[in-house]
Amino acid sequence: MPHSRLILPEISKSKKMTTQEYAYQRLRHSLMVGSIAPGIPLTIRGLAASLETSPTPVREAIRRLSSKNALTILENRRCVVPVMTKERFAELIKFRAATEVFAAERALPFVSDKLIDTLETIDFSMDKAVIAKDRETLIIQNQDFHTSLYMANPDQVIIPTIESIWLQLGPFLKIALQHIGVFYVVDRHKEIIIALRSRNLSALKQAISNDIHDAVGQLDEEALKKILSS
Amino acid sequence: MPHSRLILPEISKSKKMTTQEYAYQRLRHSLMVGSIAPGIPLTIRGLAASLETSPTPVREAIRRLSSKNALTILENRRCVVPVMTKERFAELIKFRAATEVFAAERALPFVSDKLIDTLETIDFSMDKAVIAKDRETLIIQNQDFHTSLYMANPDQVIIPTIESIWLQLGPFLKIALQHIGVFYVVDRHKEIIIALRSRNLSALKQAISNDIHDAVGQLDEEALKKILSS
DNA sequence: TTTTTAAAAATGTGATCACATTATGAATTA
DNA sequence: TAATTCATAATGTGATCACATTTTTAAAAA
Repeated sequence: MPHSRLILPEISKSKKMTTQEYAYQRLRHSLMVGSIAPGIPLTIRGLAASLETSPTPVREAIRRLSSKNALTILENRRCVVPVMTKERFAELIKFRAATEVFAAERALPFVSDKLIDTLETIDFSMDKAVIAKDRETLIIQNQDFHTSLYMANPDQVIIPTIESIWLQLGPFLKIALQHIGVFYVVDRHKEIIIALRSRNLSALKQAISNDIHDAVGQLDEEALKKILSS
Repeated sequence: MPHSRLILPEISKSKKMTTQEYAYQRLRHSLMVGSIAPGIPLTIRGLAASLETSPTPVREAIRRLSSKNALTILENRRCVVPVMTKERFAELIKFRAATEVFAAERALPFVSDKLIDTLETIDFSMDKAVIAKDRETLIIQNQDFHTSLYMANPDQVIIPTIESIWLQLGPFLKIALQHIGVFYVVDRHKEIIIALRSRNLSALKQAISNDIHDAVGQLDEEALKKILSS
């Protein structure tokens, strides 16, 4: 199994950030934007070399990510990004929709006009990323948009679950975006914002569900095949 | 902050189990059955002493459990079982019900008569634990019951989420069970089994939702206070 | 040539240590 | 007496190493 040093997208590192936290965040980001191929064994020392650190922080980061189902520790103790099946993909999308619709419902009573303005700002930024065909930024901003909405509820307990789902879908989002183009994202967010302005729960739920299912509905057989063979 | 060595319930350890896995499973079990008080700082070296191991496996176990929201790493880097608020408790229960109802729905098409027999066997064992007032066994068997049902779906993606919710509620289940007695558990499981035998989805969802909400509905103000102050 | 075996290399795990950070206790100051 | 400062102790973090386990490679056997 020959493999060269893995290239992981860089993230910013603050003064106070421990090495462990940096390793975790950088790996997390890499998974979110699909930079690590599923099924290829990752080694602790290899990742440590990529991150220019000793193995200890990498080990702890791997444990954190495995508990979020973003990485899988195989029976032979090797660490991989989990491979995907068609059925599992379908279950994840269904679960994602149910979870995010639930999160939005729990958040709606706490949504302020100011927050809606913020969401609109994020959405405008996303329009720019679309034009610039900056897929990585778009993925992260999309998450900002949704997270900002759901976290309106101060006792929101669902964010870790949603994050876990995103992490599991991340390796496959890249391919999905390549096939669809990226215009669907903008339309649904604007519908979400309209529903929020009028505090219309049922329209909100519909828009979010459509936002999520649009991504899948437009995938042809070829794209799904590519996702499953990646 | 004086503290003595924490007593953690024992679990069995197989030959192949790594020390890290043992530490993780034992801590996980301790959290599930409410053996660790919320808010009290846990130290790596303290837990390592309790588990009779070096700190490394404990550190990795803590990382895993923090990603499952069972433990919280505070700003000062101390590790605690998260304290509970009334609102957060309510959100967790709502989320738990939504999640488990969804899981049951995703599993129902895969449920066999043989599985229902298995669930019935687990339920009989739970009857025995009720009579023996063995709360710890009851908690674990209750989980077996639900997990067995949901995992009928071979592509079930929800189990880690449900596990995370159980881990978050675990420290407070002990108190809840002390206040309610334990008889409600048996009744709803029998309703679940009846719904399964007739493959009645709406009855199944109702029984599961009731199973979960019964636990809370019967808690008086005194019990909730105790949960929040524990 | 293919299969099996053994050795070497790679990789994960647990232990230990030094250092960085945080908490605690004692002494000093207001 | 309460607040502040400083020293000490406790605790988390990262590095390193030896050992256990798994994989790969080379040699031997069929």
